[in-house]
Amino acid sequence: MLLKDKHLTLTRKITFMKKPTIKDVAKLAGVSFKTVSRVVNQEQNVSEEVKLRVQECIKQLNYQPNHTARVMRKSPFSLAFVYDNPNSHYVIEMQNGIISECRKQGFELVIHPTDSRSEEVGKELAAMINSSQIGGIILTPPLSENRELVTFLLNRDAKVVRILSGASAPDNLAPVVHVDDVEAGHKLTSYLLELGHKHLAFLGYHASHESSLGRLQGFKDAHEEVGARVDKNLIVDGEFTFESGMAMTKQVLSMSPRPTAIFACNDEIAAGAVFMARLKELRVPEDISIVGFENSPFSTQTWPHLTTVNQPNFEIAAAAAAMVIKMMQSKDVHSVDSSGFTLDVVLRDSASKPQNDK
Amino acid sequence: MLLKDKHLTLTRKITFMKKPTIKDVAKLAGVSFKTVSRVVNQEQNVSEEVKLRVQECIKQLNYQPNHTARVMRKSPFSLAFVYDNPNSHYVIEMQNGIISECRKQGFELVIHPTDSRSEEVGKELAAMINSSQIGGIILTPPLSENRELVTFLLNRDAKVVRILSGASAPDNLAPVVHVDDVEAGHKLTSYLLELGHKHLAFLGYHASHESSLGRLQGFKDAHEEVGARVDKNLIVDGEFTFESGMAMTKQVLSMSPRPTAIFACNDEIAAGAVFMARLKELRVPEDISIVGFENSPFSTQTWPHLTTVNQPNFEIAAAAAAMVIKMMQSKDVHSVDSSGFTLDVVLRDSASKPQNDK
DNA sequence: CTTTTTGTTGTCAACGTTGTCAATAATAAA
DNA sequence: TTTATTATTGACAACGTTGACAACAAAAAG
Repeated sequence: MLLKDKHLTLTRKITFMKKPTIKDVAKLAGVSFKTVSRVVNQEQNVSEEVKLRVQECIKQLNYQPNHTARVMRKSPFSLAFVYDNPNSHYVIEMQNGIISECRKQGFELVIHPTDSRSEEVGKELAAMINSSQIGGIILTPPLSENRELVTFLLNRDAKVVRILSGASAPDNLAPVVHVDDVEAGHKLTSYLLELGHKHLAFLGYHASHESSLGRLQGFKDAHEEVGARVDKNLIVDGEFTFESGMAMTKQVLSMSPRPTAIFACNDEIAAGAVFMARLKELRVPEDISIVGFENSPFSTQTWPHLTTVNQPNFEIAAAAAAMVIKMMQSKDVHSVDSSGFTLDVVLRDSASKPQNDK
Repeated sequence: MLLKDKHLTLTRKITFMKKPTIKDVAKLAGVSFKTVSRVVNQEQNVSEEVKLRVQECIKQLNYQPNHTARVMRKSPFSLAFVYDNPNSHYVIEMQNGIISECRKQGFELVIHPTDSRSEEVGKELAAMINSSQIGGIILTPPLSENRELVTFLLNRDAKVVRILSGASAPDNLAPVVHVDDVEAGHKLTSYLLELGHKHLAFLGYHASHESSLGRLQGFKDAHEEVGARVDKNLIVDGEFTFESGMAMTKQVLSMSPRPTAIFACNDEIAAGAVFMARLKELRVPEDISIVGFENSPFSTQTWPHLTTVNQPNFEIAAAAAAMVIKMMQSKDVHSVDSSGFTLDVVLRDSASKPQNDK
């Protein structure tokens, strides 16, 4: 019994063993701990021989630099993702994109959901930067559109990357990852026009929502390009929700001439539109074509699957993360350029040629 | 011009001013920095007078303890949320619940999406604990069901809280937040039976999915309670997706007698069921009642809105977070009890009395 | 052969905090 | 009043790491 206990204690000791530090590695390799630090940080001026030996010891001890100590001594190794977005799927994809980049580069992500309408958002973020030693921040709309906030953060010495979409020209406050909603709206509309649709409805216009403005701009541009007329009555104001999609669709279906195609500003609206069309005994796409935007799960959680525009959120976020990290690493802040993403149409089954085509 | 430049530099200096440290506060208050530390940590034995003065200075300088330094010196102040769940909405709600608790208590959250099927998941988590100085971990299904993994983590000296649902009896490995799927499935089924339905279909059984097992158990229990018979053919195996929901519904609708009510194992299946019912020219709920589970956004993104079971993910997550934090703070690990959540039915419009009731 | 340059390695302080323990002041007990 | 006790405060080391700089060895230049 006593023996067994002893054995247990021993095993415990082994499994509970302290995490190895840089000094443990140094002792094992027979060098000063500073040399190990050099190897770990891939600094110059370490002889090949020593480097190999140290790397061997690192592997052997399964040593991992202590993030915390590193951050304290050196520059921050964490970045924050700040968002205020009701769309879970969007947020998760962004998070995953950022995390994938962070893992590659040994950085850490702090997520910070917030309320963009709050007066306190600036203070709140400042506090977060402060206490969590955040070096960089990724902002999504609508926070990224808030110039005042961006300036405030820049003044706190944080690197900021803004993810922006929509029509408004980007300023030079901070690097931007721009999502070209205008062009995407243009492409998608052109597709519908080329199918032969003459009366397109645009659902989900929202004056304060940059993305919707961009998409609408593209919608108009595409019409203009082929000399088609945009019917102002078919541009409907509404929320980005299923319910609103149903309501807006009900409204446009009662108009005459009835539109043969619906450009929904996002997939959720489109899903609502599909549902309402069905309630009105219209077949999709035979009687009415409906397209969405975002390529969110909604687009395949309705029937038929939605033709939509793919928004590569993962990649966008990863790009933003790569930018912040680059900014954090180089002293020269303004060496980082903004980047842009163009979006592609995903053809599925909710749009086709109008049936009673003349 | 020169003067203006000078002024600019000055303003900059002010805005860029270094974050105040505990020593700055100490100097201002005329005490040693250790005393400030005591005030910050609400330790005993600080005279009321000094305490007030220090607090005043803290406010004045807008001092915030440096999380990083704290973690390094003391115990960890971060916890990790580890998940492998395709359901964005679920993950976001959980995250928000945990964050709300973390903010209250000054802790930090590290999110860690992972692949539960990977062989490396243990190693991966160990590395994370190590480098990020994680003190506690919250696991969700299916990771939380993996006893081996839990043991492994416990051996790494991490506090673990598991969120579990389903029918299987919890073990005593680590504290658990248990979600009572069985009882909820029972309640929801009883509701349908009380409405007068005789033929209920159960969609989304999945042998390896604890939640579905629990819900099915409740489904059976409720039948047994009132002496009703469960038709085995109406228990359909399938994924938790819209598409699978459509397919399973198609299958049960072709059976005879046709079920008058469908118990879908989650809202997504239910949404697919509603859609299929509609395709088959059945009205919901007049011709067929359909209920979901989870109260996810899907439940209101279909028409009619789904009667479902509310799963308070935010609260569940917050409870789990509170537990881990408590465990991290007290040395006495096993003072923390497990806790359980019961779920409530949300009555909406997708279920009613069967119409051709005898 | 000496001097300079270059490359490699080590020593030490510092980051901002908390734990330990000693020093002092205030209070209670003798 | 003196002593013992307690409450308050401070000095200092430590956590694991990196930056600055010094020390040394080797190679190049004179």
